[in-house]
Amino acid sequence: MSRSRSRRANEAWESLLTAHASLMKRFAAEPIWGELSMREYDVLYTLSKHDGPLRLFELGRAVLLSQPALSRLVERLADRGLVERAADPEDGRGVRLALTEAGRERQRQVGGRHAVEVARAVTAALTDEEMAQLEAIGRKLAAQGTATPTQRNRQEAVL
Amino acid sequence: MSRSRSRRANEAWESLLTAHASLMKRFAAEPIWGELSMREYDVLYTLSKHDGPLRLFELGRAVLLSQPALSRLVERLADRGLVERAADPEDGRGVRLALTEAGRERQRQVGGRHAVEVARAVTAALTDEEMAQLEAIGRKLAAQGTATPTQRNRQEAVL
DNA sequence: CCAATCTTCATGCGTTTGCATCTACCTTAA
DNA sequence: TTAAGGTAGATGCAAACGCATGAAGATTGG
Repeated sequence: MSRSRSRRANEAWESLLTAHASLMKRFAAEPIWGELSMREYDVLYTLSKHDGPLRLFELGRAVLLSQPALSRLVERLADRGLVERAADPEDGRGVRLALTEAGRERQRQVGGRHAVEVARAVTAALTDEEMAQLEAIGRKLAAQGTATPTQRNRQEAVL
Repeated sequence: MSRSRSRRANEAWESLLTAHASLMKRFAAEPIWGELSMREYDVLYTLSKHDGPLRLFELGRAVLLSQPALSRLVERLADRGLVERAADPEDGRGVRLALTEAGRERQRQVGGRHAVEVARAVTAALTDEEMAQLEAIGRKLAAQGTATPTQRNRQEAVL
C-alpha cells in the first residue's frame, strides 16, 4: 500500500476523531438531558430505532461500552422504569430489551431537543453535499469496523 | 431551516457516530496497546503533536474527558514517568505538560502499530477522494464544535 | 446421546470517571 | 491599590467502568 495513502487515511481518521470529540463536548454541555447521561440516552435511542425487542449483545454492537457495563446500564434503566427486560423464549440465555411507554416518551422528549442541536451544529458547518458525503462515508467505515480480524487475515492471506 | 435539511444533518451525524463506535471497538480489540488505555494513548499522542509544552486545559479541549478525570489521568502518566508536569512560569495556576523521553518512545511504538491498523481499516473502506472529503468535513465540524453557546446565541439574536 | 466447547449475560472487585467544591492565582475596575 | 469576579487545577466522594470470572443455556462432533 502507498505510503501517502496510509498517511491520508490516518489524517482522515484523526479528523473524524477531532470532530467527534469537539461536537460531543458541545452536545453534552447542552441543558437538554434531564436525568439521562448521554450513554443512557444512546441506549434509549438505539432501542427506539428498532420496533421489535433487542438482545443485549445486539445493543452492545451499537454502543461503545463493555458487556458488563452495558448490562448494568440496562439494569439501571430497567429499575427506573424506562426499559423492560424479558427472557427470550427462543434462547434461554438471552434477554429481550424494549422501551417501556415511559422510556419511549422520554426518548422522544430528549431526542427532539437533541436533534435540534445536532441540526444547528451540522447545518452550520456543512453543505447539503457534504452531509450526504459524510453519511455515505460513515456507512462505509462502520461496515469496515464490523469486519473481524479473522476475516481480514483470511483476506490478506489470499492477497 | 428546511425540515429535510435538519433531518439530513441528523442522519449524517448518526452515521459519524456509528462509524466512530464501530472502528473504536475494532481498534480497542487490537493487541497493540501494551499497558496503555486508549485514553492514555490519546493524551500521549496529543502531547506528541505539539513540540512545546501544553497546558492541562488545552489538552482538555482535545480529549473527551472531564477536567478532574484528565487531571488524574495525567497524574498517573506522570507517576509512570511518561509525562512531565512543571509549573508554568507565566501563570502560577498553570501546569505545563510534556512527554518525557520514555513517554515519547512509548507513543512512537504504540502509535506506529496503531497507525497501521487505522490505515488498514480506512483504506479498505474509502477511496482517496472520500478520505479527502472526510478530512475536510471533520475539520469543519470540529471548528463548529468550538463555537460556544453564547456565541451562537448572540449570532442568532442578530439573525 | 452426551461430553466438550461456545455463547450470553450477570457478578465480584479494583480502577477510573464525573460532580461538587476548594484553593490559588490572575484580571478588571473603581 | 484593592476588592470582586473569573480561571486553572486539585481533591473528596459516590457512581460507573473494565477485567476476570461464573452460571446457565445452546451448539457441535464423535
